[in-house]
Amino acid sequence: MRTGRPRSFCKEEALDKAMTVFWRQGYEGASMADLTRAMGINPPSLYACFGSKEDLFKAVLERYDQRRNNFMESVVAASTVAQVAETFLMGVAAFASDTSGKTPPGCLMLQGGLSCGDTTIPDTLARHRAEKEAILRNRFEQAKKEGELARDVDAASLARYLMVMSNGICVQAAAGATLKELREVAAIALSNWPVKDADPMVANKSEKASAGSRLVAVRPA
Amino acid sequence: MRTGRPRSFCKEEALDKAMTVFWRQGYEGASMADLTRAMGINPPSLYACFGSKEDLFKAVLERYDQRRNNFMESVVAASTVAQVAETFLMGVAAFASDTSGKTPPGCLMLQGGLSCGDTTIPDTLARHRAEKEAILRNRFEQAKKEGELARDVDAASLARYLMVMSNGICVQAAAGATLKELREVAAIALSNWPVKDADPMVANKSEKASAGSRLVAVRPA
DNA sequence: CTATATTTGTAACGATCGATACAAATATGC
DNA sequence: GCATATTTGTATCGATCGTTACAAATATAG
Repeated sequence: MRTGRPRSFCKEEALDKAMTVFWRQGYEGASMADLTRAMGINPPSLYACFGSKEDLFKAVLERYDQRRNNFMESVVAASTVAQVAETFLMGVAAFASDTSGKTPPGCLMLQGGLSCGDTTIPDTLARHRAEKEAILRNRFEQAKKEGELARDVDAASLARYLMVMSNGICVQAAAGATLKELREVAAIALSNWPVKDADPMVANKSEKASAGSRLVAVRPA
Repeated sequence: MRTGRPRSFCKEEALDKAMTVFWRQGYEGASMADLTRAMGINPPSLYACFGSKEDLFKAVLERYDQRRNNFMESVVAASTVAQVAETFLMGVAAFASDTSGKTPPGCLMLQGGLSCGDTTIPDTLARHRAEKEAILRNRFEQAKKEGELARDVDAASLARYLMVMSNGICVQAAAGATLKELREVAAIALSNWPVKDADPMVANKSEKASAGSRLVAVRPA
């Protein structure tokens, strides 16, 4: 067994405590004093366990990213692109506006640090966000291969559109928007979402105007 | 005339220099050393002229907000709601991805500080963003009164949808998205534009609308 | 038991933070 | 000219920043 005095705190719980601090105050706004107080440990314990403030943030981000990737997996598992979009946006709306108190509203990948004195944190976060966008893009490209989406559909733009909505929703959530408000916004984005595999959607779908808002996709042929 | 040694720098130019620093590095990421260096003045001159770091940021934000409000005026001056949406989103895309070098990409109202150790800056920025949303909402409510929009259309949701898109676009721009990419996203959002009842403008905005027909009064009759 | 290994809490490190004291410099008012 | 008013540059303030030295505390290995 491992020798020496045993650690008196749970590493995962400490990371979760640190996560809420970074989430609420951003990377630069979260001081080591804030973090150690929230984590219930002293500075030497923190440094011995996590290395540095930036390393701690990276560890927190990794933990956060894992959960977000779990979510993305469930999103792309949907059987149609419309369901992918709905699962994604409605999930983000629910997640970002969660007021259970366990996590702050919004998204760590934005509130962690959109801009900093040093750009490494914003860049890192942007890379993580781009990763999520790539997951959506791959899903849409696959849908094109399978014929669900027309060949002239731009999978990259579609994925970027969803990420723009997601980031925008998270910004609103961080500013106090309610779940109801965010779901309304998501519903607008999802209304008339292109689903017909034979239709070039982005180009000319405005006048088709299917009656009412069509939130659930039609299954592909 | 005013007595005493005259100021050796231009207040407006100094504010613009400070703006780019806050914009790029955020409120907390911008140190007074960064600011004074960029502004080309010494700390006592800065404090004598602007009061404090927070006061300086407020002054910068006021200057920024003025320009954004000018933009919003041109947006709501469009003669149809669809044109309002297009002018807004395309304008934001162009503005946020501007790489002329005069300003950083993105939007100061986001990069200034989405999260901070102290919440006053995020709250202030959120209030300013909400103000832009209110301008859009008022424009849409007026369109309902004038009959352009059906009575069951939710003006608030529509305005929120555009702000979500705007904020999302700015996040993407801050991460390096190009104008082309952002215009594609904006185009998707505009193609999803949910005009419920007879509206001729969404389907064919290439037609430039009815040229110079309707005088637009921002104020309700 | 002793020796070794690791964590703990206390206390403080140098660097940087936002903000100022002070006197020289430069204008106006008389 | 002199008195007054304001800005300037230098030099620095106390507070806080992220980080660490150090020794007491607590585990295992023998």
